[in-house]
Amino acid sequence: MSNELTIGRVAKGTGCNVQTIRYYEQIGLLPLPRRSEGNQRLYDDSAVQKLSFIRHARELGFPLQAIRDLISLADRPDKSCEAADAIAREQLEDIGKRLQRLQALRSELERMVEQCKGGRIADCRVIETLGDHSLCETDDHVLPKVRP
Amino acid sequence: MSNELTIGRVAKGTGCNVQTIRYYEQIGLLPLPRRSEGNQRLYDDSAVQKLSFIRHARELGFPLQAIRDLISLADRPDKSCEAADAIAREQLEDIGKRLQRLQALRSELERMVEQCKGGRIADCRVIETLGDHSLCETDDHVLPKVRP
DNA sequence: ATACAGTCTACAGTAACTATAGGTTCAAGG
DNA sequence: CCTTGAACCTATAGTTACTGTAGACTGTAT
Repeated sequence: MSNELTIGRVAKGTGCNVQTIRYYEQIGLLPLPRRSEGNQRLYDDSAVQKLSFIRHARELGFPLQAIRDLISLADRPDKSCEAADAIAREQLEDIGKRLQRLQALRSELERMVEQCKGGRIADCRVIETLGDHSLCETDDHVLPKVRP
Repeated sequence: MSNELTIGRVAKGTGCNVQTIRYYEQIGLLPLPRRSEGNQRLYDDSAVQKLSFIRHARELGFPLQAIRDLISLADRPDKSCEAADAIAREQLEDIGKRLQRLQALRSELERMVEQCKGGRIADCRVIETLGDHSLCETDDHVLPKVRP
């Protein structure tokens, strides 16, 4: 069977919300879908696939531009996949950094929550701890260039 | 010594960039600093401390609103610290989720990069893998195969 | 037949910055 | 003292990736 889905069902299926799907279409990331008699979007499996790809990549932390690049690479399957590989590698490196930082920060937060047990703010370490850089294991903010 | 710093020095010291400091001031997160004769901002240690707190919290993933809340809590040190604790706990939970997902995604990316070794895109799994949800360990958006 | 959930377009708003233009201030070198 | 160039100032616009709203239309379940 043709298995065409309305935008709402696609949204549910992919965990993406309806406006976001329309947004992706608008910026040219998703192809224009066919429309019903009443002008409603109807998606086939390939569109769902593509959206899954996009969402998945977004969750991996790829910016839309990188995703756009990957898609356009995919449309020229004769080329070497070096470029796609490079994008993935770059992203991988970034993810490694983010993981490390998140882990360090989690233990810090855990300690904070542990220390703050129904006391008063005067004795509460949450705020103090957050102001104190010496307790932080990641030493990458002595110099600028944050924002990954 | 009075130890007053220009905005640029504060920026370097905290890893925050100059515009961002002005932005924080503009949205009322940082107090108005005193100015030099020539109208340039001059910061004392307490401002640097506060900015450190903000940056640190941002790195922990706190949104500016949560930070605003924490700051206003800190200004009423007689209250119970339950509220601050709640904010931290909430954030901690969120970080846990992000960690899990990032870890899952990293192994996926690693596999992708591994499989894509100088081949052609036709044989390259980077794009395919990113479209394939079955390989993903987080299953929070599963497709409803047929209409319920 | 009607209710009502889902969809449509168009546009405004959000978070958290980042960049630009066009001017002023400050510290160092000649 | 004068100049030069980096750092600073304000104001405004742009960025990314969405999210929300208004007001009208469609599709379907009862």
